[in-house]
Amino acid sequence: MSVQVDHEERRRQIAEALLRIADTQGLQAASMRAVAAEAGVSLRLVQYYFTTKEGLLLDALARLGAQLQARMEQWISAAGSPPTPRGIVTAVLSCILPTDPESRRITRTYAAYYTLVLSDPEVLEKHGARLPELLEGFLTKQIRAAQEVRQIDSGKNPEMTAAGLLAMVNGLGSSVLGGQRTGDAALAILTHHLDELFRSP
Amino acid sequence: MSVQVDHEERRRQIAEALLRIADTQGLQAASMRAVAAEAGVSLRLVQYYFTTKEGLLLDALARLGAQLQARMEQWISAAGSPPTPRGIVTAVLSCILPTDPESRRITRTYAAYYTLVLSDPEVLEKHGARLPELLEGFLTKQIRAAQEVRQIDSGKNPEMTAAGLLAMVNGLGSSVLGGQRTGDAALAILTHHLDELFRSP
DNA sequence: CACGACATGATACGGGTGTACCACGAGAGG
DNA sequence: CCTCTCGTGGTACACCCGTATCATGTCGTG
Repeated sequence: MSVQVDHEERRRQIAEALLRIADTQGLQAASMRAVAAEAGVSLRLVQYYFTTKEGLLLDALARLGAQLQARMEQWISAAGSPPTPRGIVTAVLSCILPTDPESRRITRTYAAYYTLVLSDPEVLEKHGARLPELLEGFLTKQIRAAQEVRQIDSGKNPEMTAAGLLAMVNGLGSSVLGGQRTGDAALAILTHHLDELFRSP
Repeated sequence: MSVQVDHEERRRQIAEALLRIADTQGLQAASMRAVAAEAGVSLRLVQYYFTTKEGLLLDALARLGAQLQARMEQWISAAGSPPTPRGIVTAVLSCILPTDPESRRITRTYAAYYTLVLSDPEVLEKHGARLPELLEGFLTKQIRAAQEVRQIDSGKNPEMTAAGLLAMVNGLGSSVLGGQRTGDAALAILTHHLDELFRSP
């Protein structure tokens, strides 16, 4: 070993600088130089730890996904024990909604990446973890479980209900980010729909 | 009058070139030069008709909004006469979903603008017409009307139902654009939820 | 003590960006 | 007939981008 500064720590520092810029100014403002300045290192270092910009972008995206996943697990465990299907579904969905600073940050940063994916879909393939699919499957299972204990009308299609709910939360998040309504208003709308859903027929 | 070429026609030609690029390659690829090339005119002309890039962006956005509005009116009138609330709601919502080439184009281009708004919210103020608010109000009225003729459970809150529906369509559109599911699958999900909504209790 | 791998700094390069400037044809108004 | 304004072309400017190159410092290991 030589000087051996902690590589992982440096990479984290730089990637989080990228995420901070993506959050506050959008991804198009996240140039290598800007990231270097934000992280308080030289341009050369950014190049050194992430040879190419695409590498940096992908690494930061993976970290963002991990942050969101951690947040969701935290919210689920905070939903009380023993966990009820309704509690879990509510926790997962409302934790995605940009209501507090952290979820605002995560949502906004994800939105910044979304455009990137639209203009360059191959980014998506290089980024292994397909979080939305997993989430949708997870929600589907919870809804099915709720149906079995008669908390949700069993006439509803679980897959479609889960997909619709997730899409709705997504859309609500977009409207909050776009300044069309507040996070609390979005949460109220979500809650209203969950109330309708979890209603013994 | 002098040579007097048709200004409006030229502006339209250029703005639509911008929209075409925003659709196929994203807004960040829509440089003045690229727009000029796409429109088949010189860079100088783009500058001449739209002094600044922001002007071009805003003008094109207004045209895009008009296109969407025209499409919606067309779909509504195609929903049959006399129009039923359910027909109108279905028409409005499904016409936004990216199922055919035109709606794919419109949705994708709107998505391209969305990021722009996120990173620079003042664009939104300069762009007068706030289409989503209008749409939401319109949907709310339709839902209320459906409640009065007992086609929708009157226990539901019309504003929140409309907002949720719109957000869901928005989110479904995003997932289609992101390649997560097909337009038809999204339409099926929407239809399933409309079936649940329009069900005499 | 010396060598070599690792870590970092400074700077250069080619290209793309929005905007500004200058020149020139053509038709209208005096 | 002259002149002036409108429409248009070409090109230059200053800046920012991602990446590459060269140089240097710093330490563990032989």
